[in-house]
Amino acid sequence: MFERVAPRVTTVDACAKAMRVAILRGDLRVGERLPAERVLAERFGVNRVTVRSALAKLSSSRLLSVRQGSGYVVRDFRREGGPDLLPGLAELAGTNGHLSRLARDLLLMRRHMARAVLERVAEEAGDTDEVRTAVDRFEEVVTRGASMAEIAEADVAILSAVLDATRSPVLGLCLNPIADVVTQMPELRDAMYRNPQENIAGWRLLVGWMETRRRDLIDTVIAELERRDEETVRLLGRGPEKQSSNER
Amino acid sequence: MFERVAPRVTTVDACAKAMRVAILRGDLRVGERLPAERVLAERFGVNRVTVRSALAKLSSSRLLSVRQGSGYVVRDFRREGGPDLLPGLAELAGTNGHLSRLARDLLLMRRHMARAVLERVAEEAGDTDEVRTAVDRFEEVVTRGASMAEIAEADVAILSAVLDATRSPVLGLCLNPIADVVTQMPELRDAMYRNPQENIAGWRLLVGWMETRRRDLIDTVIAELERRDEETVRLLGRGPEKQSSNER
DNA sequence: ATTGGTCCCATGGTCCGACCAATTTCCCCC
DNA sequence: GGGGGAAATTGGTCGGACCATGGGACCAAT
Repeated sequence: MFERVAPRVTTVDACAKAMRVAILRGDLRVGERLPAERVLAERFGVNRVTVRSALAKLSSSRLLSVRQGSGYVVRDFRREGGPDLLPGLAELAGTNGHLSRLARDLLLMRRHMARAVLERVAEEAGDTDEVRTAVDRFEEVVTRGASMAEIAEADVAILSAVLDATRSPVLGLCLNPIADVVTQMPELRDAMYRNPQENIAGWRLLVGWMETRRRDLIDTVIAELERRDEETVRLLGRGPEKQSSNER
Repeated sequence: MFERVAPRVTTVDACAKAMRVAILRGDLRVGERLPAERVLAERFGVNRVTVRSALAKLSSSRLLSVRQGSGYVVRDFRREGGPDLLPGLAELAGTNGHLSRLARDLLLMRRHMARAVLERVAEEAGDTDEVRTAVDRFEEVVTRGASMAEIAEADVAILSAVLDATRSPVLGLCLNPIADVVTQMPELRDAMYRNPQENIAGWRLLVGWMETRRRDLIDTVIAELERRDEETVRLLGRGPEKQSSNER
């Protein structure tokens, strides 16, 4: 209990969200030009500097392109956007089957990226100890009945330790955003940690593999991950459970 | 010839780059606090609004975290950053072996993500025609001896067509940034399209596979991709070629 | 010695108004 | 009808001001 309170939404974020959902929902077509900054500022009832910051956010998310003298135009986020758009997209998708389809593809991608990491670990592995202690900490967090947010945080920490073992920043930079997305989608997160004992077992399996680092055993670890992923997707497809989740 | 000229760097971008390289080079340690906006503005000799926009850019790249009243602190980009940092990192790495290591991991990740896409295509494929025409266009661009930038653009267009065939936006959102990174690293890009005929052959192989969509033949397509990737990395390891590249 | 309250200052967030620079629009003139 | 250039539009930068939050110093009560 008494976990971190959500930070107050700032004016910029409010404006940014309004425009973001308009784009993600398709209310604004690709190539369409947005109203001028001055117009947007007046319509939102905020200062031009404020709406400018919001527009900068969307531009950095590749939702908009901008040219001086020309204006802001809507880009094709399906072809140019990044994984950071997924939480917003999931929010719009609702809790029906759309979300489970989305989660299925996301976990598919995550699984294959994990395989890439394991291949690299198999070649040049560093400290297994770091990973092991991270797993221990994860188990400790689970057993003391911490919140879902804390469990997810400890889970990501293990992943970071594994990535450190690759001694290459590249894999981490590719995987970080996708790993982060999971923690920002409450329904998916709850489904993934529905039974944390399974997660612990999966991590223990990985640690065991890291002792040998046999390439021909990578499939075993990934297969176990796939089994859990499929169960997660199945849970999401049934819609949210009502009885549990006394604490998140 | 006569390709797109680089857009003039704006004041904001100049400030952003200065601070970005300071972080990526490690001149600023993780957790360290940046000088206040007002101080930075004075030091850069720009307005506070300008330096604020630059800071916002770095924040959206997860290089900084910010809290009102507290200030900006440097985050651990290796654990929280995204693939958009790779071009800047490659620029700092120089042309020695570091770059080839970086490319090796990047291509490894890209290959595994491609495998995920093929698995999804194998399940529910859409138009093969779109992909075929995109490949034709790629061949046309190559045969007319276009610039490297145009070739890369046509290459990414094929990828987009394949992603459309999955009928799922998720895979695209995960893969787009990584595909984009390649086009932003000149040395890597030149090495990848050193012999465009190979690229064409690879795409033709993929198109052929999409006719059957047999899961057991995915490995064939990926293996061919891996062969080319390894050659690319080998080229980068030898350092830049001097004689060719009459046009980029 | 510890706890809680109060104040002050540094810092980011927002606002206003103005001017600069790139782009587009459109009208005038040939 | 076409070309050219002025004018309007739009994003980029600037200066200064005020508000809201964070953090530390200081003090008072327990």
